Amino acid sequence: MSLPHALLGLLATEPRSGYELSKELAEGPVGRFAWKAGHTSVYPELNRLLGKGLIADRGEGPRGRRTYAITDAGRRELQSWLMDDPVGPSKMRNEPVLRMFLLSVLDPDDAITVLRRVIDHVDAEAAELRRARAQYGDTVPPGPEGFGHLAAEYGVRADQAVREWALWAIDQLGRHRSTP
Amino acid sequence: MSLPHALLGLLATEPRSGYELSKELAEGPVGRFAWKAGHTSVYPELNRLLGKGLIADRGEGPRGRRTYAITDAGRRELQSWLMDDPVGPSKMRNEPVLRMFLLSVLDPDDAITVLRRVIDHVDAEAAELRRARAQYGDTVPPGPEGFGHLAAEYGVRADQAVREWALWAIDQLGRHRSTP
DNA sequence: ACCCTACGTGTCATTTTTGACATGTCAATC
DNA sequence: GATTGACATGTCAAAAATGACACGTAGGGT
Repeated sequence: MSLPHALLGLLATEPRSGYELSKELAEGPVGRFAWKAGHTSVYPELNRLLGKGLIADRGEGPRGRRTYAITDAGRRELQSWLMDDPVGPSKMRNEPVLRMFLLSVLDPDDAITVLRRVIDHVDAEAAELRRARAQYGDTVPPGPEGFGHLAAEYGVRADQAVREWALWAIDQLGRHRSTP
Repeated sequence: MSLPHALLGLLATEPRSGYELSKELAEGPVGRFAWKAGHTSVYPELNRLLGKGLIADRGEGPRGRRTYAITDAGRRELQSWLMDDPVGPSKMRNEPVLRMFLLSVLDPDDAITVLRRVIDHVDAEAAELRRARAQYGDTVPPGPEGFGHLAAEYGVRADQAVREWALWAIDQLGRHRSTP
């Protein structure tokens, strides 16, 4: 149950609306690499956090839009979550990686086809992330965009690792095909 | 809902028991990097797969242990899942990465402390994976251990990416601290 | 003026996952 | 011979996530 912490983290850098939070977690780098969630989980969770006093309502905007900000209690909760508990066994769901592992059940030619597709995909994604990264200057830890900067940088590196792994796997499969 | 596919994938390389499957998904490389699950989800899911005829029961062993094997139908299901649907927006939950992103809410010194802890952790994990990897020879795609080999190789690379990202982040934070 | 799209927030039933509890077996150590 | 720990499989209530549905608004283009 890390969704509340993801929301607190996003709100810790700057106040946002439920819509913006949902978008980041559904399509943005944070959703892609760390914790994906749809708006149907976000809105109820925001109300729970509001009830616990970990976030505060900052009034209405244009279309019933409500902006939330983290409270001191919320910040304390987040900090203790980060500092206190150890780097133990954590929740993990990574569908793309699962699919890559499963590739060994296909015959080598098909597996290679899929791996090439994966490479194209991470290349496109990495290019987009690089563009995003270029927009943040060297604003890293505080500043309203430090969060996105860290995420984009991680994304580029994670994609690169996948890319190189896929190339390695293609090589292995090719080798296996020619030496039966 | 990729758990059934994870199980089919594991069973595609060699028959296993629910206990072995649970262990791999709870503590092994597949669980760590691709899809974590406890035995409480695995056993019911196995019975569902059995009901659908995607896996078959291969009789009992020592302590009521039951070994399952993938069926032809199961293999077809798995292959079409891998080949047919596109590399679209997928499920993603990665608690360690989420925590790293959130680090920007701590003050730089605390963030650096946590990052060093992360580095130690991935180093230890990578060392273990390298040991595991060494045990599989160059048996890659078929063979009973191709699966684990792919997973271990990916794990080493993913850990390496995290390691380098953490080093980069420490550098950024240090820079920020000295230039206020 | 009209239409379309993105904005914006929500509910609710169904499906999935988690965590606590339950139960028994085999092998090795003391 | 007793105890301990890993092996082995399950149930069930509670919590969380998903997907379908629902409703209204502001702005841009034609």
